[in-house]
Amino acid sequence: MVGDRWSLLVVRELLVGPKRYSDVLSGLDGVATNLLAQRLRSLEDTGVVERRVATNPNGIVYALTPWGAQLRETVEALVRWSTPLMALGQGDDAFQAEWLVLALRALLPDRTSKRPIRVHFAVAGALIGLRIDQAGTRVEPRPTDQADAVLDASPTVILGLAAGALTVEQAVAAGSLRGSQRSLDTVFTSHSVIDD
Amino acid sequence: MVGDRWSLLVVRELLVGPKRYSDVLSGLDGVATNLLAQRLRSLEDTGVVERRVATNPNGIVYALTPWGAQLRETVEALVRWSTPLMALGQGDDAFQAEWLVLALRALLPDRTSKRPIRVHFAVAGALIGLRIDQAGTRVEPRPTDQADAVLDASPTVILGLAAGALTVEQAVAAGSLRGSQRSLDTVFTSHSVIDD
DNA sequence: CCGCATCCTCATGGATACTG
DNA sequence: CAGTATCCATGAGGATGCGG
Repeated sequence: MVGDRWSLLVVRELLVGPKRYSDVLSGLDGVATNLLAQRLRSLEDTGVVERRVATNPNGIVYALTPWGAQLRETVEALVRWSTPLMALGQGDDAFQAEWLVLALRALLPDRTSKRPIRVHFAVAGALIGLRIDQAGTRVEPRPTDQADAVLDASPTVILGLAAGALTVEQAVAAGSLRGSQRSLDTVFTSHSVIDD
Repeated sequence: MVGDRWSLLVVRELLVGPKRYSDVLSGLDGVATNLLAQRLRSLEDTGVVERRVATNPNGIVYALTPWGAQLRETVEALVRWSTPLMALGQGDDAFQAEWLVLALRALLPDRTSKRPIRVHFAVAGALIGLRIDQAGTRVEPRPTDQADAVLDASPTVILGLAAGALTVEQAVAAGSLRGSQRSLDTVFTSHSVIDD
């Protein structure tokens, strides 16, 4: 059901949130439109994906069913497994800021904090939001309000940090990471620091 | 690296333990021999699989590298995700007793017990062993010594039990599960029962 | 036997153009 | 925007061969 080519990548796209056809397409570099249509119908037939026709605008969005959403564990496991490859960074790697929504959630430990903290990642010309509160760690496609800290870095560096393959000190020394030490600590160090 | 057809299934086979070419082949119903050879070489090139030439007999075994073995989390996530399908049991489902080594480990909670207990599953004409001790829950292709309990059931029933989709009472009432109530409790109920 | 390599056929995927 | 239709290239499946 999810072993066909592109299928699990479609799921990955929808794990960020419901999307329209063209948005799924743009997240999947190289997929043929006919194949995407075929995969979406297949995933719909097997109950992984749900096709919704929006009422007000003429829009069709695809979303994961509750069962399909349970593939998050699988995809996150793959994200964690592949971090050594991401850290390597082959020359032809593609990148979209939105992908961090999934990756960071998979890589960062699920911290909680009584006082909610908000961090914005400025990367590849886009902003994504990270929120840590009582409910745990949540990553969102768009930041909703003021940030307590802002991190500005290349994707590779951020992933390297999250994976623990790179230390904050190394990244700062290399000039590849901007943002105050306080900001960095807020995200990447121990819970006591976050909650202080 | 593991998205090609059959690749992750090869990994699944090797997660049980190192295997020879022909054994991997027989675990993968429908794969062409040339494809298997190609995939194994590909997995070897990318550092997921290791090819070992045994010294004493003329044998070649394939094994997962440490990094490749970390795909266990991914495969186990898929096992858990797909239990509703396994419980459904399509008519053309194939089954090999050895597959339970992976499935049970993914499905059963990782219990520990001071006094080691050994359970044998008699299924599809073969025996597999389950051991619970201080180190946790371990499943092995072959039982090594005397069992404290023996479960004799159809694969579907065992999976249903492990997944929690079926209760012990239902299975016994349906006559599809043999073995003493004590034996069943030993495996499927709370830790306190196991350790009593 | 085991561990593949070769050959052939056909299903599947990829690229592009096109349409309601 | 949300796909469909078409055509071509690639990869999968199946049978077979062959050396160790």
